Amino acid sequence: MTVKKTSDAIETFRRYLKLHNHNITETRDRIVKEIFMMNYHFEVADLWKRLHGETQISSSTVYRTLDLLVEAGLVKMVDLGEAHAHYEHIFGRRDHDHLVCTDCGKVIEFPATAINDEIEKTAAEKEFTISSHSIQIYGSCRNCAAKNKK
Amino acid sequence: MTVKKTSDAIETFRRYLKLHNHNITETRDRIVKEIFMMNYHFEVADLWKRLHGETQISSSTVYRTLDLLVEAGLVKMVDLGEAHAHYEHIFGRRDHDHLVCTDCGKVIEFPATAINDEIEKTAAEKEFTISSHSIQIYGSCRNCAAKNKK
DNA sequence: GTCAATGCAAACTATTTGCAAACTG
DNA sequence: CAGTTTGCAAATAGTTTGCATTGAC
Repeated sequence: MTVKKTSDAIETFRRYLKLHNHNITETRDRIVKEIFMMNYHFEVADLWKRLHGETQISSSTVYRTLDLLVEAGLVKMVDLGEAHAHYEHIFGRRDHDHLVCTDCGKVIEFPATAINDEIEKTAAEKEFTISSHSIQIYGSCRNCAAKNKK
Repeated sequence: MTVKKTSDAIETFRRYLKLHNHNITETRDRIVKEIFMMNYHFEVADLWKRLHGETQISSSTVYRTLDLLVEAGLVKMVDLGEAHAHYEHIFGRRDHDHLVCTDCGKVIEFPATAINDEIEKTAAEKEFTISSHSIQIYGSCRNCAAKNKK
């Protein structure tokens, strides 16, 4: 299942590269593979550490490849309220937003539909053409809220 | 009107400082005054430039004072999708979010109520206690969308 | 007089860039 | 072979921090 998805992602990325006159390289394949085998959300430093295998991959390359993956629509940058960027793979996933627990770091997803509708309504009123949006909701998850009360 | 609001803001900040065992200083007064006389949204570098008057105020102090103002609830950090932070003064203003035009940089505000309701509904479903949220909606304003079509 | 605030310079951190060497098609 | 990608080291930029000096109460 995951393996299937990973190879689909690699395939899709390769098509994107070919279409845009970029080369298909082993390094790029490895990065995509690693991303799709990781946790859903990840940070660049983690990804980079995991790529420390036989051959070294430099962080510049990781950043450059992430840019390509974002362009290709396989990966999305998410702001979890920290100084460094987080990413998530969105290949084959429906649109969603996140509740971020600032106590334990847990990220809860929820479908973006209802909020999207509201946002689109507002934009229409202001004659604004949306190209993208991002929402961050910070607070405490059930467990942490309970702990905090004590 | 603006002058009144500025002096109210200074007054409120002074109360906050006193309450938290911080000193009231001329530097802090000057910073608040400048913020409330500026554009609604601003970046640190702009604020800092404007403070280049008789006496120099260091950027560290500007940052430190902004932190205090955020704690005091007079100022809010807003993410306009750039590398550096933006701030806005929220003293006496109702809750709102922003539509950010990525072509001309224009920021359009809209009341946050409808979206807030949606967000709260979602949070309740997931038993999540919200402490804050931020929304950024990027796209093109009416003018720029028209220009882009050409 | 005591503790907080300030300015300065240095540190930090995530990310980006320039360039020579290595690889892809 | 031409053009792209990579790794490395250096640059960048916004923000933070340590510390000696100055200022508030």
